[in-house]
Amino acid sequence: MRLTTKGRYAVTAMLDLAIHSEIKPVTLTEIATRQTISLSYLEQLFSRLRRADMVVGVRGPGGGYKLGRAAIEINVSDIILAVDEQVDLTNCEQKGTCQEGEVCLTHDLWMGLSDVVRNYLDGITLADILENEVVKTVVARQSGSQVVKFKGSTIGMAIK
Amino acid sequence: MRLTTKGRYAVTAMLDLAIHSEIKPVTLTEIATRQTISLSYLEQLFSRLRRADMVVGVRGPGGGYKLGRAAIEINVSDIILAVDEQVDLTNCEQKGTCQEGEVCLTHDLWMGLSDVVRNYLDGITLADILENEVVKTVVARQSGSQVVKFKGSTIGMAIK
DNA sequence: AGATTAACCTAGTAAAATAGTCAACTATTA
DNA sequence: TAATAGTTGACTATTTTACTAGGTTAATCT
Repeated sequence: MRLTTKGRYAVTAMLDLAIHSEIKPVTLTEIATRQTISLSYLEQLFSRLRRADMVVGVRGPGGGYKLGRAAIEINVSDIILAVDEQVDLTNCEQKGTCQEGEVCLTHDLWMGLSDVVRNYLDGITLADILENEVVKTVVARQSGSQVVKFKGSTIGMAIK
Repeated sequence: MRLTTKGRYAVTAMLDLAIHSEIKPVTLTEIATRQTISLSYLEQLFSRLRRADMVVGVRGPGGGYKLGRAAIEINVSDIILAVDEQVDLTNCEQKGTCQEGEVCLTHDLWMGLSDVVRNYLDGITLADILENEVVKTVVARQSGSQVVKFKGSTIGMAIK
């Protein structure tokens, strides 16, 4: 399957955006710092996310990115597709030409698996993930460490 | 995820074995021809499958490989694990150390997906696949072309 | 016994994909 | 107009995959 760091980074970045972009746009630099992702790589990913209308770029000072639509309207499957990772486990792009132009022995097996994965990812929105208890803890941690990092050794208050 | 041609080849080869090894052991050369897989690559895969007791090697003339246990007792998940493809979509081998030693925002999401995939593959045995109608057609086709290839232009009778 | 067959094993390699980097450019706004 | 931040394309290092080449070992047949 095509599901690697690229897709994981994309989903993580979109989540970061969902969390922090309510007040003002979020810069890629912030996301890069908070999520430990290379800035240049994020640029590449967001170029695709923008073309897929998943995010909106705001230029100039105070700019950054915002979600293209509400968090509840964005599912994980969309994000992964946008950065060009196909959720397809077959070797023939579902065409049935896996063995010298004909269907191979395991074609249906991989088709079935692709469906299972797609259904799972289709059913989960950014909003769903944010409700998760573990995620809330992580958000708190990242907010805290952000304050420490940028402002020195003050005790950080978690940013909502 | 780690699911590429390697895992697909392994499952395909095991299926070929399930179909043809009832009467006598099947040589890798036969599988290579029928399934269009490189012989040397098959050797590598079978080295792992043998160590995992999925197959039994029989040396000498008339030798080849047989299934290590009944087709109904071998599931797809086992095969893929045997050739060293982990069914794990996280970036931390499920350890929760995805972001600088701590849990990342999307950890639970990928854990969940890994479970979904594993459950699907766990629930399917070689015997299940062989019952599939499409597979029966493919088997008939491959039996036919095998006869043509090895014996000239006779009309091949499908081997059960 | 010797030839043959086929598993078994080790090492290496070419191509592809992944995961980035770098540098130049454009639009916006203070 | 200077600073900010997005936008784009080309380029590179690393890793994995898929495959090749060459051999050794064990069983069988003549």
